[in-house]
Amino acid sequence: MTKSFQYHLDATDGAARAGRFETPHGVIETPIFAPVGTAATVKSITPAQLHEMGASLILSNTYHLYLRPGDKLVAEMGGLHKFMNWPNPILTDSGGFQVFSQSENNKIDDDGVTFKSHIDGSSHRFTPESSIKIQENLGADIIMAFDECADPYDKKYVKSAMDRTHRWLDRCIIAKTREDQALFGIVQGGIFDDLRAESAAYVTSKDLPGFAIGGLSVGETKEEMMSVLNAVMPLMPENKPRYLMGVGTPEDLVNCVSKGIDIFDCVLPTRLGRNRSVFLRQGGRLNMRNLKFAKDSNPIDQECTCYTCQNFSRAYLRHLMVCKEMTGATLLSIHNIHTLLQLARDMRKAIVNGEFEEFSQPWLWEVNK
RNA sequence: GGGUAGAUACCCAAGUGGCCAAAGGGGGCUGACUGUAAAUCAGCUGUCGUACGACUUCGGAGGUUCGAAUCCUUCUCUACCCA
Repeated sequence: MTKSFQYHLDATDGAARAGRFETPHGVIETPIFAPVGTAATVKSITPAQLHEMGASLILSNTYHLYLRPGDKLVAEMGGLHKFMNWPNPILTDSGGFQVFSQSENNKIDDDGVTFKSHIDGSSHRFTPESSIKIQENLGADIIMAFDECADPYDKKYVKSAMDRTHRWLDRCIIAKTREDQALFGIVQGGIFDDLRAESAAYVTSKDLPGFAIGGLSVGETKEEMMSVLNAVMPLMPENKPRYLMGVGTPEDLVNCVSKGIDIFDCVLPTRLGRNRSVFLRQGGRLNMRNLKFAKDSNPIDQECTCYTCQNFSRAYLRHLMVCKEMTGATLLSIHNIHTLLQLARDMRKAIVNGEFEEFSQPWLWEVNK
């Protein structure tokens, strides 16, 4: 492990943590939300707009970039940071999630996964070794172990996928060659506390600069999510960042930070933005296509400091979304991403000031009180 | 003035005796979306009703028929052609 991937804990408040994770492309202040840029772009958002929102870490995807434009091409073009003009930290997912989300087109065996391209149907194969190699070609600061994300309720399947994920983790560690990338292991185990604990014990026994919790927010209830975090978080090392993959909403962020999560990513702010919904910071959403906003001169959120809320009315945004204008998707995505980034910043401040318990009250679920 | 074609729901448009409250689009309304095969997907869209259903519709009026958006007569309007 290189020096650059040290995690410094600045403050804790209950289980909530404020920290800093050093990467070759800058320091990530946690808690942090990472907008998702699957195909080397946060959909509808420019890097300049991300900078204005104060984004730091963003996520991109091995599966998609391997298929198009190809990881070798990205390497030839100087790596992902240069290619997409994002000078700050980048994390690449391993392609493991696609094993789950496109399971009908995949054949999984112990060695790896054979899958069909969603673009042209051609056949391809990922193994832990090839996933690491692709991620090394892409050149993100944080790379993810190749894992298998199972149906969270099917215990037999969850167990076998978890065991395989552990074996694959060992192979990822051996395959990794670049010193300027941090490999994160992924804890699996579905909704089963015993499997989660077993997975956490195994994964955190490896000397890795950070750890992720995968396989959540795939249909389980909030109760189940909290139960899993209760089972897992006490087993996670204090001096390493904890990344909860694929989460979430403003409520998710606060509740999970209260359990000790440091890093989040989620497609929701950009997908909702394209599909006409916006987060309300305090929880819930507005469907900006609704007729009731047609003559509403208010911003989405009076308190919000994002570019969209500072400059545009609900009536105008509704007009853009009804007309399916591209700018509408951009403006709603800006609001949604900003909401999560600002919430993460505010949580960090509250933790540093020892005020997180009071700060978090409005968001906490019944099962988390 | 004569001829031909046409008039279907918010719009376009199928339907030419019963299976038609009426296909399909569009538009409109509503909902869903959590490590992105998603600027996607789903539902509703004559009126009333949760629903079974009831009622009113296919340019107007009248007729034929057990039964008409569909056949006949006539009127109105539209498009094109000939004077």
